[in-house]
Amino acid sequence: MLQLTKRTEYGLIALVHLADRGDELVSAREVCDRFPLPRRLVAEALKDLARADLLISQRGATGGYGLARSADEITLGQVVAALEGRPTMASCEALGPARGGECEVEATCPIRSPIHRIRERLWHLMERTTLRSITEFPQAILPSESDSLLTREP
Amino acid sequence: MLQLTKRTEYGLIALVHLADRGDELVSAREVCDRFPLPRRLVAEALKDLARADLLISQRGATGGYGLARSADEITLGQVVAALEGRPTMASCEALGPARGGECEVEATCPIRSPIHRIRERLWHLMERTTLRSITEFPQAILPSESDSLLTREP
DNA sequence: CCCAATTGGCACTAAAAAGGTGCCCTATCC
DNA sequence: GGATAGGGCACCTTTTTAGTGCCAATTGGG
Repeated sequence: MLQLTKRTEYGLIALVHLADRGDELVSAREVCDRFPLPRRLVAEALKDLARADLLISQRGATGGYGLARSADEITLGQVVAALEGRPTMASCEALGPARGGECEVEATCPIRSPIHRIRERLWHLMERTTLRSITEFPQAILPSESDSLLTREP
Repeated sequence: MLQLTKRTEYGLIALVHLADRGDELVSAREVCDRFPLPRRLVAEALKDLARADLLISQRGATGGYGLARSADEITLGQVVAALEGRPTMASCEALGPARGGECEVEATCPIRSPIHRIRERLWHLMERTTLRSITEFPQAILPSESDSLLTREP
């Protein structure tokens, strides 16, 4: 199914909140006070983001999380990759280079390249979308023409 | 997870094969003779495609399936919509307009619009990709510049 | 007319992924 | 030392996906 996992959604919401709070350390608890999300899973997502070096974490009584770099330098693609892996689209892509990336249909698979291509473009779309662009237009319903408002052109 | 279902993959492979066979009626059996796929699921996918009016079906001894219109007029988006529904990306999008499309995070959800936007562009990408473009370049590894080779610009 | 091959529909099982929770440990500030 | 934070592990539940079986309806050919 072409849908992000809850884990990714929770991570994104938390990231937006962290970005709003600037340099303060924000705990998982605070995120869940602000949004009605299951605390345990938010913590899980934040932990993964920290492990992927998108966040810094501080343990202890006044600990929490903070952005590891500016919101301009954190992309949707990085977040998705950290929380659920890069999109695969076709099942043969998920096999990885271990088996040489061959699908069951082998060398005769007629849809592989075109699907790869769509995936590639989706991926670029995510890599161009920064956390800042998400925080700046959180609720706006934008006309579909103004692409540049939400994405950074290469 | 951002991945197409097997059902969609099987349907696409079958469609490509049908397109190659021109106006002949092709049975699910023939598709599975050509590609090592589970016959039952291929039949399931073909049935759904017929129900969505992408294919015409003929019962009986010499029956089978054929494209309901030219390969130029069948898009990846139509196929995906028929076999697994349109992409939703965020979970609140899957709720549909029944609940007013509101997510659990309600009106304060900070990621809804940006995610909607990515979904919209992925969808347009799929709608612009025709079955013909898939059959014409089944295996080619194309440079990322030549978008127009695989997609039909609006 | 009967048989073989086909689509169509329903129900069911099995496997995989996602969602969610509990427990305990370690670290840190007060 | 106590309270509060993240880190790691195991576990359970639910949902989705994948796959199979069975039988009815249809149609062409011997």
